[in-house]
Amino acid sequence: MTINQATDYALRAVLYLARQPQGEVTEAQVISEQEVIPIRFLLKIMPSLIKAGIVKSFRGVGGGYVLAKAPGEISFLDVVEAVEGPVALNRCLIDYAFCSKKGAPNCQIHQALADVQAKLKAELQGHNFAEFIN
Amino acid sequence: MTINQATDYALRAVLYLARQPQGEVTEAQVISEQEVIPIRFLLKIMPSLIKAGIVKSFRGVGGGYVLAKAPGEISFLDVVEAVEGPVALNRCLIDYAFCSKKGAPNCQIHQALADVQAKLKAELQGHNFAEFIN
DNA sequence: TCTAAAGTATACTAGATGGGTAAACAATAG
DNA sequence: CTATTGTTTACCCATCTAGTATACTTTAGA
Ligand code: SF4
Ligand code: SF4
Repeated sequence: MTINQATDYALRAVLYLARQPQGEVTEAQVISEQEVIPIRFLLKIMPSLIKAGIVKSFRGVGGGYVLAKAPGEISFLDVVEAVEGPVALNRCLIDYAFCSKKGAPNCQIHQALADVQAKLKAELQGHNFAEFIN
Repeated sequence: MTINQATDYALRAVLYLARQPQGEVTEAQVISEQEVIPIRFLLKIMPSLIKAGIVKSFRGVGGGYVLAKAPGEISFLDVVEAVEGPVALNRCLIDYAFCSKKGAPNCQIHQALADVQAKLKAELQGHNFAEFIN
């Protein structure tokens, strides 16, 4: 039920970038030091944020990362799903075939969990990174 | 971010018991067959529901399980936490010491996650097993 | 009282996931 | 050209997941 370490690091990294002057490129080393994230692990996580369209990267001398959108347009849900894949309270909510009982569409547990999941995703979507900038 | 298989089985088992005539003792074998749960795995899960005060058990001939409370007094949150322990969106929400950055109390990510978590728990608490009985 | 039928406790396992590290590579500013 | 930056792929070990196996305890009833 918890986000993993990589996701927490990703949230820290995005928040850090959101606080930089708009358009400023920050290298991985700096994010790593400021946010206390093992550099090699951070470097492995960043590409998933890039694929999700949350950050942009530049290689070579003077390279680094910048947000690809305004902080207000990046939600917690975006970051979580970029790193962990779709948020699902139970696997049958992604694929009915998961259920050993095969009652998925009519299962009342399934329906209740789907309801809770929708609310959870809405809550995660309700938090963005603009709310954290002074 | 998902409940595990044991928790899904526990929800099925509690729902099954909730649908039995009140006070009727059901043996593990029957729950296992009806809900398609490996019997030995079910037998391992049940004690956690007992410790949480959700079901009662009887041993020996004619033994089995009964709900310890009315279905309306058992929430999804109760069952989930009985099997998996406290619901936490991030480990720092259980223990500040988890954070490598040590900014926990003032961390805005932490605060946002705490907010989402509170809503999630409220939603899980909002579903009980009375709503599923005809 | 003996026994078969129930649940309990503990230990074990194969495979997947988590949280990284290492090494080779690719792009780019100067 | 070269030093600097990110990318890709492969690897690693510890923990968790989803069970199974074995031995044990309780209890109704013949
Ligand atoms: S029993 Fe219901 S909730 Fe559980 S896996 Fe099957 S459909 Fe999903
Ligand atoms: S950075 Fe914030 S959210 Fe992440 S572990 Fe630390 S306190 Fe928790």
